[in-house]
Amino acid sequence: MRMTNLFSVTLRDRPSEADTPSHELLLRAGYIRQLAAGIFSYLPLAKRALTKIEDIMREEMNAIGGQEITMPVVHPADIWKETKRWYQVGSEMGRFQDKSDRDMVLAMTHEEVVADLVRKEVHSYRQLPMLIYHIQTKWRDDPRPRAGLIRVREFTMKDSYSLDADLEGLDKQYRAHYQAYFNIFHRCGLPVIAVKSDVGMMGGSLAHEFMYLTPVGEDTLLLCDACGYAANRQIARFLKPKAEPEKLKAIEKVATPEMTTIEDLATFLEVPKSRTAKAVFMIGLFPEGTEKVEKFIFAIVRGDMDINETKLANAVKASELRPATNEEIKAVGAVPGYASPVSIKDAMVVVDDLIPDSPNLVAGANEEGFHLRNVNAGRDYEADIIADIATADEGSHCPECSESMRTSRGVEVGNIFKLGTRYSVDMGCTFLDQDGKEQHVVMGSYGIGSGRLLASVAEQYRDEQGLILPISVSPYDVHLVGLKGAEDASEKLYSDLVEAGVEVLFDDRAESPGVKFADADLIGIPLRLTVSNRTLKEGSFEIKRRDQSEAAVVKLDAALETVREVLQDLIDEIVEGVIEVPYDN
RNA sequence: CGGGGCGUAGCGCAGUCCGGUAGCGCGCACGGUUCGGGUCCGUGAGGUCGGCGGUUCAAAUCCGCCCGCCCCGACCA
Repeated sequence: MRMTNLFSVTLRDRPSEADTPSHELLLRAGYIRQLAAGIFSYLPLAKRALTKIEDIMREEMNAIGGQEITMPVVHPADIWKETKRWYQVGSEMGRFQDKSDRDMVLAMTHEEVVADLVRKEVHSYRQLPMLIYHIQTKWRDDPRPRAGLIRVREFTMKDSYSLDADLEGLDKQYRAHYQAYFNIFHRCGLPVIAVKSDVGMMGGSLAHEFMYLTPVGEDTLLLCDACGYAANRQIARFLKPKAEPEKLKAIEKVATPEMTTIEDLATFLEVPKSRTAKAVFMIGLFPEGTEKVEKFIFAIVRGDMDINETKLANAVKASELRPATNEEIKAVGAVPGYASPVSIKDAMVVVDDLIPDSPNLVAGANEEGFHLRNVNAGRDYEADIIADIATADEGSHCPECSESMRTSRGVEVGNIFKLGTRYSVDMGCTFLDQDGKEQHVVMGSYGIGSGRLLASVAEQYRDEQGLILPISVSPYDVHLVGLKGAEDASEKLYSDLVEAGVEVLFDDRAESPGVKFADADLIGIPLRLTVSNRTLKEGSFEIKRRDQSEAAVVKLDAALETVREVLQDLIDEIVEGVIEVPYDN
């Protein structure tokens, strides 16, 4: 491709909307342009990079038996009503009516369509196991798109769906994906770790997220360097420090004027925060049929910990949680700032599993200006649910080996879910087993967003000048710079390379050397060739790796051979970076 | 949805406080110049000042409503 023909220009200044490095560079280098919040066009450079990424995905999916298909972007709402997700998913789902006023859905994922295909196509155990996938557009109307391609509303995703006769089969395909995903990320040069994660709206029994660790990420992870435990904070377990057992003391009411926070209260009463109970009030939404029922949730953790809303939602089996309003809190007989589960009504009381082992805590008196000492779960109030609902934090102790854990931010670049029969039951995906007995198809679903992956790679591989892409993802193999006075020689080198199958971006513009070098650095193709009068005197050209400062001078008649060698080096270096990550981490 | 910021030429910005009919840099076009790290000189094209309404002799500037974009939080695969 000649740059005089390339449909994009580079930008000298950082566009004001970009403040994430990958976003800035992808814009400035002319890879992407934004149409609206979270909606992008992918220009030729990005399109080529994405095609490389998607071809890697195809190879790895095909290698574990995947068959590529394409499913629709527009779905009739009926199938989403069958699985209840029409009712369960909120504003994130794109909905509209067609010309006959039928409810329609913009695809946010494809479990429903897969299940519909399966119930029509799969009837016998002889057809299982099966793995299908596609690479297709998704629409998720995220309330807050951000950071360029990291978090968008319209995006392309490779999503695959495993179909099995039983849980053993699912486990096998799940493990195959686990490894295939590492292969994909490694081939793109992206370091990732797998963490256990919440199943969220997908449902199912087990899920892993593949996380690229970067401060730009918006998920928080708990990592144990000692044993390798890794989990999204949403579900991370941790060892809770148990209190010394002591005799239960009688409740004692104390005046605590204007002490409405745990901090103030602990200081005022001169007790550690761990000797207080923190109350949080949420309204849980519970799907019942096609309706959602609201219930008041009174959640209690020890004062030195925080509530984990994901754990809480899972513990009570709510589809959504929202903070309760002051009116709702008062309606159950609690007083904000001075609330306790003693003497309240019409609330689901959920206590953290540490609370029953923490005797004689300070809790609210449900009376303005007063707290109670020596409140004990089981004696003074009954818990409806006892569960782990506290959030792990920096320094929390590892649930596996008890060492201190650290936190890190990460971008979720892929996820895998064991769905089980959650969709096949709702949509009637059955087959006959060897005994002629009807069984439900066991499903798994697995996704990688290609744009987010490209953005993560851009985030990882860059310097002050621009991108430094891994060769496997780079839109072209080499960036050929022809300087003034060397037009004939660079034209010849260009056509020789193209003829030999090398993918070349050829800067044939009438620009000054500085402009051409600056643009080459910005675009980030890992190998740059320069032909100029200077090199031509010796019948040579210059070859320079984007990640190295020194260039080598090579005879023109050895061009093809040398370029192939260096390209191979670039490929090998990525492959060398591959590390096996055990499934049971 | 809550908090904050911004919206003036393709991009980056000044002008807004204090009303008088729009400017700078880059980019773009043309001419010349230079040629190994965003050359230099000249000429030129390009703007409903996000939109609607109001105040005023007069609005980019003041007031109201709305829209859009970005950041933080809530939320989210």
